[in-house]
Amino acid sequence: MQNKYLVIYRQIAEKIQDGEFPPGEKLPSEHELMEAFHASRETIRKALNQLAQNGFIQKVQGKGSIVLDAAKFDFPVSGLVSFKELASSLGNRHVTYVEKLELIEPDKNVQKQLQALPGSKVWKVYRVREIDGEKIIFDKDYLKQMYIDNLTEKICASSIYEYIENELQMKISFAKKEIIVEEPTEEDREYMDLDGYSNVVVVKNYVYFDDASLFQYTESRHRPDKFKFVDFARRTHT
Amino acid sequence: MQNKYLVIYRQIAEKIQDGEFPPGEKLPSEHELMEAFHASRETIRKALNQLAQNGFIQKVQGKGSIVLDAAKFDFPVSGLVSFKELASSLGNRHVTYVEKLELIEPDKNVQKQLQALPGSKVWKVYRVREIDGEKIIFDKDYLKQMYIDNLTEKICASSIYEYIENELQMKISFAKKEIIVEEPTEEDREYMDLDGYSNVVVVKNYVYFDDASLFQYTESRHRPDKFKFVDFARRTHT
DNA sequence: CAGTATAACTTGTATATACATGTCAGTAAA
DNA sequence: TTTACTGACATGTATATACAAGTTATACTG
Repeated sequence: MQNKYLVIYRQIAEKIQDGEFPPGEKLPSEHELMEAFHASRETIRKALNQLAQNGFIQKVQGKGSIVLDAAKFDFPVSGLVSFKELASSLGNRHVTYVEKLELIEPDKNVQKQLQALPGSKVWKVYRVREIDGEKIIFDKDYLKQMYIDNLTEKICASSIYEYIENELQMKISFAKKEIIVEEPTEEDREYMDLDGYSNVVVVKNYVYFDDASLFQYTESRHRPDKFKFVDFARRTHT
Repeated sequence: MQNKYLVIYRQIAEKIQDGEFPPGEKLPSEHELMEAFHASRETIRKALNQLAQNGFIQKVQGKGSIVLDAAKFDFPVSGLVSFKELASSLGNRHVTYVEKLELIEPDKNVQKQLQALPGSKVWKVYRVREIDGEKIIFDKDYLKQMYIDNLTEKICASSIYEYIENELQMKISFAKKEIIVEEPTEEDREYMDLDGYSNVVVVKNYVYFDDASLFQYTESRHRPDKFKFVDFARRTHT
């Protein structure tokens, strides 16, 4: 038993998702939660702040914590999730094809994106995601070999993140994302079922470890009709 | 002088943006910041946690707080900002045209999106944003009259958010966003300079007040070549 | 010299206390 | 009846203390 406030966070989050605390209703007061979880008020407040941050509740001074409609979890590209984690909530009709797996010396563009040292090598992985029989997503990953020694097709077909976190025991921490719309490249047309579509949605991802070191640059290229990005944003009053 | 930890947050954030604390470097330790700001450690930590949440720094246990490259602020659609706030960082060649401003009884779709009571009225606002002489963004806003009594063309041309927060003294707090790609409608082609483009990027926004009441539904429709969405996401280890 | 142990310093977690501020219902006064 | 006040209760902020855990440099030991 460790990280008391995270345990409390998860338990309340679970109850919200199970409908035990329905949207629109109020959570028990901090005082009541203190007794229920045998914790101090600050610890309860840490858990509640996490819930607020992730869009589960809205805190109102003097009133209480209102449960929000967590429809957010439709399609959580918003957070930092791997395709495998995501796909598990999408049903079972999805396949991943590893089209390319090479250890390369990066060209200037990739070198710049990854802030890679000259001479250092980079894993280049192409993966295509097929859902309901259609090739809809084309992921181009570049990972620094410096952090990931060995990479097999099996790992790529399953989940690179899982391998990094479970096998290598490294903690993926945060990412900068950028979403733009482009015209399809030759590669896009080769690997995806693009038919007549004249655009692809490109999600560029710069992924960092715990210690703020950049280890991955990814372009996730989506067919526009199947793309959806959901976000929860709080206004920062400056 | 109030909200000590927010004051500290803003001061450090400013120093990071000014380059006084350059990316890659470490922030002073919590102990040093305590002395510098005459605050307790918990207060400093609240400020630092805000900075971490917003992508300014990465905290590493045992080491310190590393300043991140805040290129995030290129185009902060990620947060919850109005076009006016956003545009001020884009230079001066932008114009807003208020194409429509009506008080309507919402149709079923809008009624559902806003969870509006039957019989209640809703402001319908169409605005077109022109940048560098091109009509690039088409905003369709629906606001509950229940919260916003009076709305003029002047307010719409300037900033509805500014009016709500400064004049009406209500606090806009959070939003749920959804980004998808659609084929242009007749309206899109009428109001925007779409030329040959066969897609528009649609950002759907559900905007809430402080007390978790929904007051606005917006569709912000962008020409794909000018659209860019930047986000900072932390991985939540469940 | 190499390796290890330790001490100093860093951030992380948990608790307790005090007071400020916002909400709301019930009571007393006009 | 209406208004104003007050007290109970909710969350917000600021502080202090204690210990846990990760990092790093130093000093010690073989």
